[in-house]
Amino acid sequence: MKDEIIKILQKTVEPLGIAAISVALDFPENAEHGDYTSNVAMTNAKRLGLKPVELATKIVADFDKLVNKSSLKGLIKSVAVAGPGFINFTLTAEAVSKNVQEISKELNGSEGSKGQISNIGAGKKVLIEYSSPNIAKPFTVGHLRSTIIGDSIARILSATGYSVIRDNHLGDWGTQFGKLLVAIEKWGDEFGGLDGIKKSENPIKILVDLYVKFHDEVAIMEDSEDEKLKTEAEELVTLARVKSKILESGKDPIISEIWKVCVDLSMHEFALIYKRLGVSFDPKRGDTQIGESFFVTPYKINPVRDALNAKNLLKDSEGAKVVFFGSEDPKLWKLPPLIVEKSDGTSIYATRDLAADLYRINTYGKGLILINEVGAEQNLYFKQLIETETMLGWFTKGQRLHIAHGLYRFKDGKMSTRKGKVIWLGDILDEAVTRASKINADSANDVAVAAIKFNDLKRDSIQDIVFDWDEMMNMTGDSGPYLQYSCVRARAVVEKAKGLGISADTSGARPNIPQLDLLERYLLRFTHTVEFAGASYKPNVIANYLINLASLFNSFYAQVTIADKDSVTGAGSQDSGAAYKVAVTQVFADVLERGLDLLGIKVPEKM
RNA sequence: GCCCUCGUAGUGAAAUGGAUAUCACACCAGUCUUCGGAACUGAUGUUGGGGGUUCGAAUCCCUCCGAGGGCACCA
Repeated sequence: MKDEIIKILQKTVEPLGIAAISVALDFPENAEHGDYTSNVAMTNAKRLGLKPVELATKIVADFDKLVNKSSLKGLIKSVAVAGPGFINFTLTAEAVSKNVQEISKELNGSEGSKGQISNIGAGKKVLIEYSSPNIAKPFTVGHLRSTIIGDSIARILSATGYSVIRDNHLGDWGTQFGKLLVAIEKWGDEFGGLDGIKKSENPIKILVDLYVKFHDEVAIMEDSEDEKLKTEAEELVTLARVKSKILESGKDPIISEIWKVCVDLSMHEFALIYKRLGVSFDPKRGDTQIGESFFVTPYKINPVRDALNAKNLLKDSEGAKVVFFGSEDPKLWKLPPLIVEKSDGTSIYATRDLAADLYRINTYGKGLILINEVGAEQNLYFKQLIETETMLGWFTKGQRLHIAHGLYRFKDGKMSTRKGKVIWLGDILDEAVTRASKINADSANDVAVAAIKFNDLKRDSIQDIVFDWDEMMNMTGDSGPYLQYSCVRARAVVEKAKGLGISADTSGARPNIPQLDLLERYLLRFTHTVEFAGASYKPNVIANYLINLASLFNSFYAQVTIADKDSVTGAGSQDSGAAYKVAVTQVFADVLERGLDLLGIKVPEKM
């Protein structure tokens, strides 16, 4: 219906010399301003030498004539000029009601397209890389953000018609492994060597402790007055580089074996966490979990070097190979240079990322939209990477994106694995489940996960989050559990009504209360909200919508009696429209459940 | 030093350049003999400072202040 109004409005303003493409409808914030609003008069008045209100009045008059000849006849209650020159469109209650039912039908639609909310992404393929934890390092709240936000964006894009590939790009390579290898060799015996670590209760914890120990010991030695110790620190760091190089060469079976054990242990750990979070990378759906190590073979790296050389982009600088942006003269840099090959000839993350992206283009086709959901601290790096890939002609503008999120911080600073200053995700989940089960034991895990996810997704993701247990575990107000509860309650009310012989039906009387008008009109925004969230890659748009929706429903619910026994038998006077109320409650529950699903939040059967 | 991001009630957040800046928590005053009260109604209180662009600015531009992040072989 919105599209039809736009079409007629376009026809109305065309004779005035206003481009059809500039005509759009907004949702007014204030309900008194109707269902849709247009600012076309204000944006064009000056150019046409008219006052905005005059122009708007003329448009309204012409619009009325056209509407009466269209299929919209009788569905628009009023078209009015308001304020500085807005044109406000108000639908009739019948039109709103009809549209609400259509949303419900779409959500419960035919099996094949069930839950499909829009098809704006039809025919487009998008690969989204997110989560990407590092092997042998803790899965922390830091990775949590990428996992939650990335998963939600994937769900939203999928629901709006995109073909979506989820890619968990595991950090299973790099110099960090050299450090770990040295640490295992030097101090691993305390834990019974590699076998002992494998068999221990929490092997990852030990590996991380060893990694932290490496940094601690090196720092202590570097700070000491003893020259001998200082030299030893240097030697340890060098040794780590050497180990990492040997690993990359694949020539030492023992080192490669240790690496393999670490990868397996970590993958096992990650799988458990993803299961708890309700996040999945499913090969059957086309998802992948390919680690960086997959891209270090010459077979994958060489084509990248060739492509860079073909465009003459690869330059020597201080022993390493780099890409310059704009100029080699530091004063004229558009961006600082990007190191693509280290001076010892081994790969660096940029090399592996380039190889990965080339592989993706070759696998999924050149039209692929490629998104990395990664922390904002890597902004500069992604600018460099995307710029390089654009120069290579791999992507056009808007096809290669970095979606950045702010980081979790403590009140007194950044988290750091190296300094052992982290909060493990497992601990957070445990704490959340403990708190949730105090309120409701049956669905404690669902509720706990909802609290954690919603606390993240309700914000614009670029904002930093100061870690706070109470904030994170919030289960009242604008929280995940509150929305879960609202949905469960609405479902229960519908069930109860059914038991009393009232089923959802909008053909009968419609209660004439303002709270219902507001609720129905807000339900109509669902499709647009999801599309907008997808187009801007912002799950928080949906989170906010759901909070407002639940609030409107509660206001409505407080005003009516839906399934009171008296009302069924006719004893009560407030029974008119009971079937209609049930129908709206049902649509509310459907929309809420679908919306929560887009945020990766599951609604339990009972709460 | 250079570059990027963010500054909105006491707190945490929202707002496609649009109309009276929205929501939650907290605080205050109320409602209802609870169809699922994790409810509802009302009150108090907010765009860091200063310029500019615009019919219209929390939003865009400049500048100052504050916070965070990044800047060569970590990812």
